Parts: sequence; structure tokens; C-alpha cells
Amino acid sequence: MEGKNRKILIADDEPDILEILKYNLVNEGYQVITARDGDEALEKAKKTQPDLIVLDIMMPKKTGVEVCELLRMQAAFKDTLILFLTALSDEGTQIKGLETGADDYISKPISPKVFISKVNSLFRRWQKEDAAVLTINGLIIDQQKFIVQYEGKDISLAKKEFELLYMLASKPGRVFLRNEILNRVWGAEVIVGDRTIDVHIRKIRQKLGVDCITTVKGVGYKFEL
Amino acid sequence: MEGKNRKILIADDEPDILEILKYNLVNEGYQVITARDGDEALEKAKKTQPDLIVLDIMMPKKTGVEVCELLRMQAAFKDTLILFLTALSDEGTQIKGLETGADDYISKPISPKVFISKVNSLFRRWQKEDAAVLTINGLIIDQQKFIVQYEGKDISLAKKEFELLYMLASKPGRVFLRNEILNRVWGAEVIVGDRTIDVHIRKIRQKLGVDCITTVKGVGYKFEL
DNA sequence: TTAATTTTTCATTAAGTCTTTAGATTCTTA
DNA sequence: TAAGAATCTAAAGACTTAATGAAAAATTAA
Repeated sequence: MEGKNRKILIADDEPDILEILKYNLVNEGYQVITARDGDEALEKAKKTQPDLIVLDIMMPKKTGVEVCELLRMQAAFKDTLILFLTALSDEGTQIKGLETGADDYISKPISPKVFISKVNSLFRRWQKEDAAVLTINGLIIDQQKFIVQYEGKDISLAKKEFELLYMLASKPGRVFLRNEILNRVWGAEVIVGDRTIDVHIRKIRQKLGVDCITTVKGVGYKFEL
Repeated sequence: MEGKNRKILIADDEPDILEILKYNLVNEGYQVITARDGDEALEKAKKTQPDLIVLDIMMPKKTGVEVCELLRMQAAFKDTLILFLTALSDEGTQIKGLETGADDYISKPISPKVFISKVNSLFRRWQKEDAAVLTINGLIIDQQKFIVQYEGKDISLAKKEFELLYMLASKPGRVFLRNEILNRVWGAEVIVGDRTIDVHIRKIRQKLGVDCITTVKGVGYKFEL
């Protein structure tokens, strides 16, 4: 089910919980690292650079909140997802957690199903950058299937055309500079003349038959439908 | 406290909850739009393009889950944060919510403190992308989209005009010397006559239709609305 | 290999932007 | 208030940039 190859670090002092969560995560295709206290969590976090860190609040050596604070101070963990486990349904602690820079928390007792859902959901948001299917008004762009439809009709685009359209449509309204386009669609090393972009834009406009790409002279192009 | 100018749409059929949440959010400096059922939520979402949408699961017309599904199909709401409110501590529903593409959920009864914490926390993740958008009274200058709007109407500026306006509007009230303007908009090497600036200023004044650029004779120009 | 398609280049044309010019106007100050 | 300086205005021409048509080069499929 999952092509994701994501690393998750779980820190909790209760071996049972560690075991259950690990089992479920591995089942979903995640790589799992475990730690039994705050210091071990810190150390393993630095060594393995996980994508998500799950911290129990109550742990020996250092609490989850302390670990979180220490991690957030380091640039390497600025964007790492952090999730708290808390036995206390204590409101104060929950708030403290979120304000320290955690991304979410789950109250014990934990249901494995809810846990997995939450983890998946956190990642889903994170990887949003490259969502597979764009739908804008009547236009459907499916990156996986490499298909474009407009108002039900299939439109066959060549590779470069597709990539260009996908790039523009992924942020409707935003202007992409010619340079940005060259870098992303052609790659930084490839050198092509300026007119090349224009010609591809023209092809897309022709094939779509709708006026959805706007020229911003001297700047670039933007998509809007 | 907050420089954030974020829009939040709350949809719930219970006026009390709407009221309490709105009060707290406004207090934190957010802009709040409300809706009383699923259809109204959809409609207002499209119209106002909020940054965060809070959906009650149980609503007339359409449930929160349905609204969420419909929104997620549209590219414009690909990155919009969605948060569920649920009275059911029912595990199944929670999972369904997350799998539909919601970013989080909160169980009723809701503690305002926890709610605000969660909202702030959701946004914190986002803030990196912060687009360079200036908003001054009715004037919106969006550098990414290369768009200027005044009181809802689009105003099309050429590149130099846009840069010039953006420069002035980025520090309302401050006077920019003609030299500063030349350096920033034209670059240090380029040599153009003095009248060139005037002419561009005039164009901007014409196109905007509002008197927002003031001449400071012998010195330069300043923006004020 | 040939044929078909895709990608790029080039020359030409079209569209728009930027700058200059010059006379009118406004402002400042002696 | 009159002279000088600075800015406004409108229009023309210079200059940039993009759209277009056609064809060569490169790639892929048959």
C-alpha cells in the first residue's frame, strides 16, 4: 500500500506500548526506531534523522517536552514532525506541548487504529507538495496516470508539455519566472533558448483550447482557470 | 500580538459554539467567517478562500466529512488546513475524517484554550511559505501572483510599475529618495533620465485611481493610503 | 530502418513596455 | 510676486519581449 520509506522514532518507557506501536507502523511500511528515555531519544534522533518523532511526555532522564524543546533549537529538526503521547488528559500539559513546537498529541490509552491514522495524516499534509491529481474547475491533471482531461475530454500532452502545465497548475495564480520554469522542467544544466518555453506554452494553449495560461511580460507565466 | 492576517472559516450548526470559537479566534487576531451548514460552508469557502476551515461533523445539508471531500477535490483547497469538530468520540468517524484529508480533529466538548492552541500549532507549520503579500486598506499587492487589487478590482501593472509600487508600499509613510528608487528598481548601472520615474509614478496613480502616492518635492515619493 | 512524434531553433510579426521629449503646471524662495 | 526649480502631462519613438509559422534536429515507436 505504501511506497513511503519514512523513518519514525518512538520514545516511550513502557515496552508494551513501544511494541504495539512499532508493530503497527512497520505493518504500514514505515521504518521504526525506538528509544526508552529522553536522552536516548535525543541521541537516536540526531543519528537517524527521522521524519517523525513520537515522544511520550512522561519519560525518565528527560520528558518529552524537554526533548522537543532541545530538538526544535537545532536547525536540522526545524521541520521534523513531532507527536506527543500523553497519559495526562491534563489540559495544561497538552497546551504546553503544542506551544513547545509539537505538531500534535495523542492521549493514552492509545488505539492503534487512531494512532496510525494520525501518523498517516501528518505525513499526508507534509508531502502535499507533490499531490498526484490536480482538479481545477473542469480540468483534471493526473500525474501518476499522466492524463489530462478538460470537461470530460481527454487531452494528450507530450512529456515536457505535461510537466510544464503541471508546474503552473500546481499553484494557480502564482507567477512562475522563466528561470524557475527552466530549472524545474528542463533542469539547471540543460541549456535551451528562451523561445523554447514560449513554444511549449503555445502547444498547451492550443491543445487545451481554453485560455488558462496568462503571460506576464518580462516576468513569466501563470495558470488561472 | 499577531501580525498574521489569517482567515478562518468555522462551520457549525450550534450558534453558541460558533460564538465562543469566533470570539476566541478574533481575540487572537484572526479573521473569522462563519457558516451554519454544509452548503453555506462550501459556498463561503469558495468565496473567501480561508487559510483554515473548521468543520463540525454533524451539520445540516452536508456533513463536515462531505464538505471536506468536496473541497479536497479542488486544487484551490489543496493546501488549505481543515480541522474537524466532532461530538462523537466514535473512533470510526475520527479515522474517516483523517482519511478524507482533514488535518486534525478536536472532540467536543471543546476547551477554548486547547482549541486556540491547536489552531496556532497548525498554522505554525505553515508559516514558512508565507507569501510576500502586502495588504493596506483595500489594496492588495501579491508579489508571487504578481497581482494588484484595489477594493476587489484587479489592476494590471507592468513590471517596472509593479516593482515601484511594491517598493513604496512596503514602507507606507516613508519617503523614498529618487536615488533609492533608481537603484532598486532600475539597478545601479542603468542610467535613465529623471523624468522616467515621474512617468511611472503617473502611470501607477492613473491605474490605481486613488491618491496614494505623494510627491515630496526635491526629495522623492512616499506611499500612504 | 522508416515513420511518427516530440523537442528545439530560427526568422518574422505582433504586442506591449520603457524612455525621452517638450510644453504646461506647480511649488519654492528671494 | 517673479524667477527658477521641480514635477506633471501627453504623445511619439525606441526598445523588449512574446506569439507565430515553419522547419530542422532529436527522440521514440513501429
